[in-house]
Amino acid sequence: MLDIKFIRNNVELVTEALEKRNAKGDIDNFLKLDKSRRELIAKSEQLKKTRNEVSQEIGKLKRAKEDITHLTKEMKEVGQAIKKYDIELKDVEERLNEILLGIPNIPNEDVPVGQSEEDNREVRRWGKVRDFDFQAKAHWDLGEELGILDPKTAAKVTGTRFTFLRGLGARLERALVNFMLDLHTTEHGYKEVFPPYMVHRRSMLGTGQLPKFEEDAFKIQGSEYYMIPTAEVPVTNMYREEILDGEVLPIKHVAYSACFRAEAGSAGRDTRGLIRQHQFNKVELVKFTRPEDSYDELEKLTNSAEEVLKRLGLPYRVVVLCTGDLGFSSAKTYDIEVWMPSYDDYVEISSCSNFEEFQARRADIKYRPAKGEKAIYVHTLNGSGVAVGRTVAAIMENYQLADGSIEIPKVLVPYMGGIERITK
RNA sequence: GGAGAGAUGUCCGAGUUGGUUGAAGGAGCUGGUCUUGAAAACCAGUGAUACCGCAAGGUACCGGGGGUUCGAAUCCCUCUCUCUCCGCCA
Repeated sequence: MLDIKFIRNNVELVTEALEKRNAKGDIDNFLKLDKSRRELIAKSEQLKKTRNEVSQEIGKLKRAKEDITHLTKEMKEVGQAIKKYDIELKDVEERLNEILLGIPNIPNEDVPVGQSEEDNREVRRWGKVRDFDFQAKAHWDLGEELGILDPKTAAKVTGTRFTFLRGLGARLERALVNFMLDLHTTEHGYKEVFPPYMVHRRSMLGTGQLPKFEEDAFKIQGSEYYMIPTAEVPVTNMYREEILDGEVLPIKHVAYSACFRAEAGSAGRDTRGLIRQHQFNKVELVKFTRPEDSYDELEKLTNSAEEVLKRLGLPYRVVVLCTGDLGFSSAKTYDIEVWMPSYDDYVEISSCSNFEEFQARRADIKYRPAKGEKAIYVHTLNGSGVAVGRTVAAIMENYQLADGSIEIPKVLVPYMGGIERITK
């Protein structure tokens, strides 16, 4: 959410930012509502002032046993006028808020301007893409042959876009989760949390998943709860409506969680394999920082996520998303894309964003720079560190051998109980 | 899920015959006196809030929302959360 005053004073800048994002925002209507909001507040508060004064007077007169009926009668009318203004005000504020919640964040200046994914800019590459001297297979074929990926049974039990992991497949998933958590907690200084997988509506609003993207989320029928689409939601909302001590910043959390995404619009793409599932595991990195540090922290966070792929020996590249591809709440995002032989391309495996104060304002997360100073909004950041299912897919494909078996990356062997290969 | 108790300022904690209580008292914090220094004691100050306004100033805020009233922290309704007991369960 942007600051009302900021929009009011920077109409051109905001309009321009919306255009760059191919987004719409009803700025004209916003300005009208903003104006009438302030007028209504002034009127209502003026009347409240007289009401407060006269009511006190009434108290005094009453104790002196004097007649007050003419005053109470008058105040009754004032009371009704106040009520009228307040009802009107509430309506205006609701409409204003609706517009405000629908306006995306303003991209940082150094974000490349562009229409779509095509215009994202590659920042760096790491690792050498392997040249196979045999016909490399897709992970879904390998998985079925090895008996470690079982979407058929999942379809029987639940439905499409779910997968049973079996045997060493399940073990590999678990090993990756532990490897990633260990790396981030022991070497990158993140504090581990394990969050609830369901959150209420207010939390979804806080991080910006709602109200615009209702159909992407799974909602629990008969309750107010949503299945989390990412641990970002519960972890960022941990500090909702709090004023943090400046000394505790930056706060860095790492959280493993399952993630649930309905993504109603995406049917038809990536129908095979682990790339696009309704439920997947992810290790998420979340930071709360001082505004002046947030872009440094974004670089570090991205590096922390990259380190996972480096240690696993998976080739990847980092791209900075252009304005047209940037997520709703983000001011700047790096995607980390891992090399996926079956796609003959890089596939997103992590998305690292600085939301600046966009989420903090929605969720009301502030900090006090120094004792006695006014509290201001923190900057929030997060990124996958990294998506586990896609990592399994990437390992299977990049580490496959000619006989259809899969080598386990060295760093994972201890987490696999010493197992070095997955074979039939 | 059933029965009961509660939610007040940075913290603890008064305040239910509605009015001068933005809120007693204490702690903490800040400054001062005293002291070689510190502690203790004493004195003084202290809404780390939001909104409107150029400002002066004003309004709101005693868990959230709604109601009664000229006026509500105080009365009524409702929701959320916490605690105790019972039930159920991993």
